[in-house]
Amino acid sequence: MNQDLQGYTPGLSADAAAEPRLLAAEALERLRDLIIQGELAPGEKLNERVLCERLRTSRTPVREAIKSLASEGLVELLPNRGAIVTPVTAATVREVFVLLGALESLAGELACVNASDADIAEIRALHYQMLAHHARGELAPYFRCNQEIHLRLVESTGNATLASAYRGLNAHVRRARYMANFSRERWDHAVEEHERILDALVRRDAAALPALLRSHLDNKMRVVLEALGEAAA
Amino acid sequence: MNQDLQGYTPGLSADAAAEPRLLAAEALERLRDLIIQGELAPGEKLNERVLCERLRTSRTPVREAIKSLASEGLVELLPNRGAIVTPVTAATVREVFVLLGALESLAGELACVNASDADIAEIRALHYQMLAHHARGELAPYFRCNQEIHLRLVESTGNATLASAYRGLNAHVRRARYMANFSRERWDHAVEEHERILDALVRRDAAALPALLRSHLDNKMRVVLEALGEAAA
DNA sequence: CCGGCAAATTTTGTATGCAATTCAAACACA
DNA sequence: TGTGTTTGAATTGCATACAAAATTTGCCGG
Repeated sequence: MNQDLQGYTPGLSADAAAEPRLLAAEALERLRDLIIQGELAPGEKLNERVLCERLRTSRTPVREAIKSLASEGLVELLPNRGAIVTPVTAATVREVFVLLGALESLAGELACVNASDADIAEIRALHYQMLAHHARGELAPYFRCNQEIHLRLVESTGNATLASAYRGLNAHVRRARYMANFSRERWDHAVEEHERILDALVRRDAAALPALLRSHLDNKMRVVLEALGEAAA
Repeated sequence: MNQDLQGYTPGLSADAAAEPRLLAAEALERLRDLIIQGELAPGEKLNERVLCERLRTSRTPVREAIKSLASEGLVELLPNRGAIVTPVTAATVREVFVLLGALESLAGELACVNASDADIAEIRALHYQMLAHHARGELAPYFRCNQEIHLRLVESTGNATLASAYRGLNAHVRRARYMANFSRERWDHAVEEHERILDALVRRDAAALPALLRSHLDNKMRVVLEALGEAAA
C-alpha cells in the first residue's frame, strides 16, 4: 500500500550522469530512514523548516514526504498543528506483530506453492550466510540477512500486494527493533527456528511452514516487548 | 493575479458552511471516492489542472492528495509524467482478495477473544438489517450493511493497525465490486454464509470463524473475477 | 506571585510563479 | 510516403509568497 521505489539500484553501473530522481521521493526515503533509525524520536514534532534545512530542499517536497509517511503510519498528522513521529507503544508493537504474523503465515503457505526453485535456493544461500554471521557474532549483518530472508520469502509468493503490505508494516518493527538487543540464548533460539523454517520451505511443506513462521514472529514480538520494558503476553 | 478572489467567498462553495477542514484532506477523500466509484476509470491519467477545477482548489492540495493515494495504492506515480489510476486486473484483484482473506481470518480469530458483547450485539443487529435488505432485494443498502458488518468485525478485534490495513485493501475491492452484479443465487448463498459467520461469532467459536470468513472471501473473489470476465481459479 | 487576556511571533496551509521535462505537431529530408 | 528532427505548447516538479491558525510572549489587574 505504500509506493515502493524498489526498482531503483543506486550503485549498479547505471549512468551516474543522468539523475531523474525526484526530490520528494528522495525526501521520503531519507525521512523514513531517519524515523526507522530513531534519529527522529517517537513522539517528536516534525518542524517543516528544520527538515527543509536538513534535507536541503524547500517545503513542498518535505510536505509531500510527510503526507506519504502518514499513509504508511510512521507519522501522525495533527491538522493545523503539523505532524509527529508515531509513538512506539507496547500496544502498537503487539498489534503490528500480530498482523505481521498473519501475513508471513500466509506468505509461507503461498510460497510452498508458488516459489520457484531458484527463489528457494537463494533463500537457502542467505540462510547459510546468516548462519555465518551468527557464528561470528556479527549482529548487524545478521539482522540484514534475517530481514532479507523474510522479505525474499514474502516476495517469492508472487503476490506483490502482500509484499508491499509486508514492507510497510516491517518498517514499524524495524523501528522498534532498533531498541532491542537480545541475549545470546534468544539469538541461538531464533537461529534454530530459522533452521526449521528453511527446512519446511525446502520441503514445500505448506502444512508446517505457516505455523513455524507465526510462532517465530510471536517470539520476535516477545523479545521486542521485553526490550520495551513491558511484560509480554 | 487577483488575490481578492480567493479570500472572497466564505459562503459560496457548496460545502463551506461549518468546518475548518483542510482542503488537502477534503481533496483526498473526494478523489478516493471518485476512483472507488469508477468515475475516474482505471488507467486514466490524472491531470492536475482538471482536478483543480473539479475540486475548486489549487494544485497544492491536489498534489498532496495524489501522493497519498499513491501510498494507498489507488494511483500510480509516473515520475515527471504525472499519475494514473491504478488499473484493475484479475491478477491484482486476486492478490488483494487473498490478502483480505488472511486479514479477515485473523480478525475472526481475534474477535472471538476480544470483541465485547456490545460489539457482537451491534454486528447482529446489522446482520438482521442486512437480511431485511436482502429480502426486499435492495442491493445497494445490502452492500452497505455488508461492508459495515465486515468492518465492525475487524474493528471489534481492538487491533487498530489491522483495521487500518483492512480499510486500505477494501478500497481496492470496492472499486472492483462496482463492476460486479451477481445473480440471485450467488446472493442467497452469500447470505447463508453470513448466517454461519454470525453464528460462529456469537458462539465465539475461534476454531470455526476464521475458516468461514476465509471461504466467504474466496467466494466473493470468484464473483468479482467472473464479473471481470476472467476465469476464477 | 499568579492567572488571564492580547499582541507578536512562529508555523502551518494554500496559491501561484518559474524552470525543467515531456508531449505533440509541423517540418525537412531522403 | 515515411522517418527523424526541431520547435512550440502543455504539464509536471520545485520554490516561494501570502493567509490563517496556533503558539509564545508580555502585559495588566488582582
